[in-house]
Amino acid sequence: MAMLERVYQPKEVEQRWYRFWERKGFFTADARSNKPRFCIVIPPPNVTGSLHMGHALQHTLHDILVRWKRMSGFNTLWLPGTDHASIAVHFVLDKQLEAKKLTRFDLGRERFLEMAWKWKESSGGIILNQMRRMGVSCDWTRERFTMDEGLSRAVQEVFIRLYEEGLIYRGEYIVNWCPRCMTAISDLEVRYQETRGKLYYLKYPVLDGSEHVVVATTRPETMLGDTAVAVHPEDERYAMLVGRHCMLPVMKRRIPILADDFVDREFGTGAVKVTPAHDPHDYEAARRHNLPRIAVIDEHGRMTEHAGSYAGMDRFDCRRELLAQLSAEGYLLKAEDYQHNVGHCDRCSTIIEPKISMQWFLKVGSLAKPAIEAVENGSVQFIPDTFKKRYFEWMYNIHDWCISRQLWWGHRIPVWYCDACGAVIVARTAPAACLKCGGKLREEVDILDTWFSSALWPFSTLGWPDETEDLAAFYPTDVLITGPDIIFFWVARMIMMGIKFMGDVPFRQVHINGIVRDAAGKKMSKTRQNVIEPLALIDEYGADAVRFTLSSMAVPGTDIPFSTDRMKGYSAFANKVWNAARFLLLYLKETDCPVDPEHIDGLLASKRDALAIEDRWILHRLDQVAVEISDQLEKFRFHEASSLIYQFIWHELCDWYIELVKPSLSDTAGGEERDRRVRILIHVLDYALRLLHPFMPFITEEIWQKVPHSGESIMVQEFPGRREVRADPEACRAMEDLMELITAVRSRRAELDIEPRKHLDACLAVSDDRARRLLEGSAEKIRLLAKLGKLEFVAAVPADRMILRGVWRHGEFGIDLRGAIDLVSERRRLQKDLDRTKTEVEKLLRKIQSHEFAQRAPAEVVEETQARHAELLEKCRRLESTLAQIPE
RNA sequence: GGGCGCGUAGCUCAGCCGGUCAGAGCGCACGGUUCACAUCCGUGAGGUCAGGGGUUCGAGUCCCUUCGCGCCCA
Repeated sequence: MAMLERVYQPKEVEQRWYRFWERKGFFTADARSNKPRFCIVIPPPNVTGSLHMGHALQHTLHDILVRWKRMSGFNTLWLPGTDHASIAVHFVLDKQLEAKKLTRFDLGRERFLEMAWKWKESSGGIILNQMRRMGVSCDWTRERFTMDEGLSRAVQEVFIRLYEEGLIYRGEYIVNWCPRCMTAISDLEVRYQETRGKLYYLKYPVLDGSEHVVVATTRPETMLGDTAVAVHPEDERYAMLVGRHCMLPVMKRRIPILADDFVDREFGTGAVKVTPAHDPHDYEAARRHNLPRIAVIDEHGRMTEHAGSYAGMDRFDCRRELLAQLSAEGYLLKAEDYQHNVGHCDRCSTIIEPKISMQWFLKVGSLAKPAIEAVENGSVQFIPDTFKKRYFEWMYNIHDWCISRQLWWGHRIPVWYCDACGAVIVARTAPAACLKCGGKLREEVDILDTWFSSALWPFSTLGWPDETEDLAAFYPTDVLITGPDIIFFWVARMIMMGIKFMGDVPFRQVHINGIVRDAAGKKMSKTRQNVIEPLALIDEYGADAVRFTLSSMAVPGTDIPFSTDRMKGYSAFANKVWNAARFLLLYLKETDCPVDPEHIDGLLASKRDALAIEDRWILHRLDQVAVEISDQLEKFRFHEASSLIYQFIWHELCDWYIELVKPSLSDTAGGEERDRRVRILIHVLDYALRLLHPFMPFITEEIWQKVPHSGESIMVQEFPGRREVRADPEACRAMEDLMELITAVRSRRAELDIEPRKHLDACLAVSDDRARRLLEGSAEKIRLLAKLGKLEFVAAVPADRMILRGVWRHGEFGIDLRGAIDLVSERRRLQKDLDRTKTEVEKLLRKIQSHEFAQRAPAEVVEETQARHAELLEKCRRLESTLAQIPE
């Protein structure tokens, strides 16, 4: 038979199997299959991205589900792809251009786009290949990119339909402007950062009088564009001033003092300056009061010609110099330290400048309504459930979505303007001339927000707007797995668009995964230098270990403190599995062949009694664990599922089953017995590997291919499920007795420091008949694992000071010491056990004697409690008698 | 300011519908190399489940409150 190396080497194995799977087409879904289907679309990573721990986690969870479902008989599609990430790509290319002292405007739109496509072709696929290293089983034949021809058509179609319904409009509004990216961004793309700044108190003289009004601001440079001062209508301090005017310092402009309840009386002095062109609240106030709007900062963040002598100056330089002037002229009263939140561009961290401009908006109110209902009525379910609150909160307060961007890389808005007659034409193909007056047309230069196309992802990737087979077969998808940070950006918008254009939600369940942090629980960041690179981990420990670690810590709704130590433990686990297989292979003969599960079930049905307890037990446990794993995965409880297979393989299969069957596999063991056991072992290993496969795909394939098997790959074998014939509670109890007994003997030996090699004789008194018979059948194994010499079954353990007595569930055992033992510590140990047991007995007794308990607790619980009480009482009795026999 | 979550062994965390739930991994201590594995085997120590109050026959588990940490929104 094939031999394995002593230590598992993931590196050699992983890439080989991945190529094999892909070549064989195992990842490819079949739209015409009549199997039940299971479909997930990937949250498309940015085309600029490289694999980080967040991806590693998400892709692991995706792949576990997908492999599990595929093995469970589903026609499974995991659809991969990337999104075009307008701002991120611009950022990358801007950096390249900057090195040549150029901007995109020097290059022009066309040449810039050529450069972008070239960059995408050469570097855009990096993350997809990195994903392959993780072992992801996604269907690469269906890979999509948001700027593919088909997806672009979907975007255009959606835009046009929404426009025709009047849900998209163009309008002037104050938007978040990034002066570096030179584009508007949506509210969601602004990151607020706590910043230490100053609150400046400026004195504006009131005209026609000697008083003045003091306003407080964090952005003094905007005062150049002030067109009013506002106070709260019920603020008595300022009631006298309302309706009068003051003089704007520096600009020497006459501006009104007005009352509006948007003013917060507690803030600063209670009087605020109003700069409609540079503050969203002021903008709204200006509309209400018909105030003029004066833009003093331009799209580059520089002061405009309306800023008087500061025209052309950078906004922050202006602040400094203006403050000097205000101070010199006596208008700056004071400057206080002030903590406040300053909006930064999510992508490039430049401070956002609110700016009035013409933008395209989507009215989301009518789209949000059914999307809210879908979550309320459970058509879409969040896991964990708590995230739906966040969803609702945002959806109930939803604002129109600014969908235009002043960038080039992306989907161009399909609109043309006729300057001659003012017509606005929205069309699928470029019109030659104005439909109304035949005039020359000017194409809209703006593109759409990247999230606009991402929102269509669950159906645009399946072929929409065409009515494709894939669309019919796979929409709606089953599950979306994603991070908490993009619930609004993406999840909510997909639900809205899915309902709008497909008439059904895009997915039934949304699993929100946690964030991967460092071992100390800190967020990973470049500045903190605590970033862990998944690829480096894979190189060192193998993808299986990385996957298993992430899965084992993936508690729904909880962040993951990634610990390299813990991962080392799981790479040891991989090695453990490897060695279990290695053990089997050492004993296999050429004639040993694959075993089908029906054969094993047949054995159980026809000659259960001929099987050893451990055989019956391991088959029972295998069945149980298989069902439990599926249950847990159904509930997205990846950590429980991982723990189940880990505990089963290591602490049941390896620690007990393999140890117990060792003797019967050796050369001297009989033929039929040996063959039967080998068959069971082959089967158990086969099934255990299948259970482990979704978590550790590579090592399980490698091993599975080397032990007797039928089929091309483990990844297309059936995932084990319930097999009633294997349920065997009796064997289970007997095995528990056996394990408890052996552990008890080992424990006594260790405590008394008995030489490990010394095989002492022992005797065993078992009170329960059935248990005794079963244990008698396993006497040899007990001797072996407990390292005993002779083992006698007796009615009672003889009272002899040289016999160390031990108590266990079904009786007593005695170890013939005939050597030095430490009676003092033995007494102490027994006494401690007795004390503990007594406490527990008393606790239970109080419970049982309580009338309320007897009356109100369910009968089952009462019975259980009584049984336990009896058992512990018996244990007490035995402990006391044992103690009595140990000399003082 | 509004909302949500967390506090369990030395560390990082599980503990689902209140009743065998006081657990895992790592770490620590002691003992082990005749061949599946030292990435191993065996044994063991360790916790007022953050503090206080309540509901209940019964509370890490449900409610209230205090303290200490996070996150989201404005």
